[in-house]
Amino acid sequence: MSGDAVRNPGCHSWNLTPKEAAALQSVLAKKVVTEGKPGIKLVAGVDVHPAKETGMMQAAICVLSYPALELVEQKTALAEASFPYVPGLLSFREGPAVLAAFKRLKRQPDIILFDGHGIAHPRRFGLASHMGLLLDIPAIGCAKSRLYGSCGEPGLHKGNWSYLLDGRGDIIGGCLRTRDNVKPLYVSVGYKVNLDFALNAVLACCVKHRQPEPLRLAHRAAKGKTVLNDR
DNA sequence: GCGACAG
DNA sequence: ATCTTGTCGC
Repeated sequence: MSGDAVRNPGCHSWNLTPKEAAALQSVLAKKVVTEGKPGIKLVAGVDVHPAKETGMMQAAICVLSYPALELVEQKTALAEASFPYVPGLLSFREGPAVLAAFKRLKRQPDIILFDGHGIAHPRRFGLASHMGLLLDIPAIGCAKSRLYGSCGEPGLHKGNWSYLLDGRGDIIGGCLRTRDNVKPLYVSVGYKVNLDFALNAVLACCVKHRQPEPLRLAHRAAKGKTVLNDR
């Protein structure tokens, strides 16, 4: 792996091979802070959508007040899809667009929800951990399906959850029911936040749907639907 | 060697 | 993620 990538992890024009990217994750994972209970006035949701034939990735960030959950700012940005989708290396594909969108943001959120995992990852460095570290903002991984680890089926009611454990039995996240009788979400520490705090924050953002409100809005915005003017 | 595999 | 109609449920 090139030393440049380690010294300048914010540079996403890494022309890394998947193997080099994985090695970089193992190095950067040591910098991830896995505790914190940030005061939340603003919560953001981030999602990325692959544009049809353009080979571009469109990222959207929606910043909401907390706990009222009213949209206060939205920004989008395009970046080239310069890395393929490889399970475990999602941040190398979506990261550039995410960082570009953040540069346009005026209000800095106190915590960010990502559509993917945090430390519930083979090298403990999923999208939420990677972005949280680079931005130095508390982050939570909020994935729709499992990538790594195992857990029991949580109870069927909203708020029920079970631990997600790695091969050694260490806690790497929680499988959280965010609505009665719907598939659970996989919540994990991304950066500078405790698991229990993350679980409660995600739950507080789930008003009426399976997905927390910031991610729902970001999902729509990334697909092009305007939920609020970008400027 | 055979599965599993965020979006 | 994407390909895709009707259908079940609040």
